[in-house]
Amino acid sequence: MSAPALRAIFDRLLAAHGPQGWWPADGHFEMMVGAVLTQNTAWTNVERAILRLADAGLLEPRPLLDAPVERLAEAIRPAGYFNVKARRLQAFTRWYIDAGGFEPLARVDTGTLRSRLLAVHGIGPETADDILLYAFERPVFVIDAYTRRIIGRVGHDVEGLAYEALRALFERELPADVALFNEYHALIVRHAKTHCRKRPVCAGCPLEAICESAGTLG
DNA sequence: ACCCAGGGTCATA
DNA sequence: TATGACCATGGG
Repeated sequence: MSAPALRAIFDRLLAAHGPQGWWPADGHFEMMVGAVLTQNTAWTNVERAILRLADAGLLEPRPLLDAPVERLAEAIRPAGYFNVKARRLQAFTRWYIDAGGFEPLARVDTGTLRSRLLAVHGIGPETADDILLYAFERPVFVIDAYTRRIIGRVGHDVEGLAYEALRALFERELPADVALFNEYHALIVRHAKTHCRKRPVCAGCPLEAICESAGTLG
């Protein structure tokens, strides 16, 4: 997978879908809360949950942490997995408050910050990288199932590549540019909503010209 | 009715 | 290390 190939994908996605303006959140803490809530969950459901958190006065670190976990779970109910996510949100918020909030963390180097995020219960690789890129504005490329699927469609074998290997590939081939990584991941998610979903669907797909499955699958 | 969504943890082999 | 079970709502 070469740098020009990754550029070509990005250029076509941007031309087709336009800038996505991620991450949709009011402030860093809300962004991080959203990252946990959106785990394996449609964003529309996350939006409802965030509105309910705001209505309940729980969309700030101290209130969220101090609330009974049952009350927090009820507030985020529309996001699904609400019992699991309520615990994860409090685990994360405890870590966040203990660290002194955003400003002290913003001074930690990216590698250390990533390790510290991954040590928090409920924060895995993708959620950690979402937070690093979209809240702390570090040049970390977020990998998800869509990334594998789309890169696979263009004819590159990334089936066996582990998360870290695929992330290393993107970060090696592309310049360490926060704005680029921000837009690229957002475009991949945006693209997946309307393309490359079932199997074929390549009719009218902006990647059609460079999609190897265009002839065989549809 | 079935499938999937802007994943991660935990138990098991 | 590599699977499988589990978590749960809402839209197509």
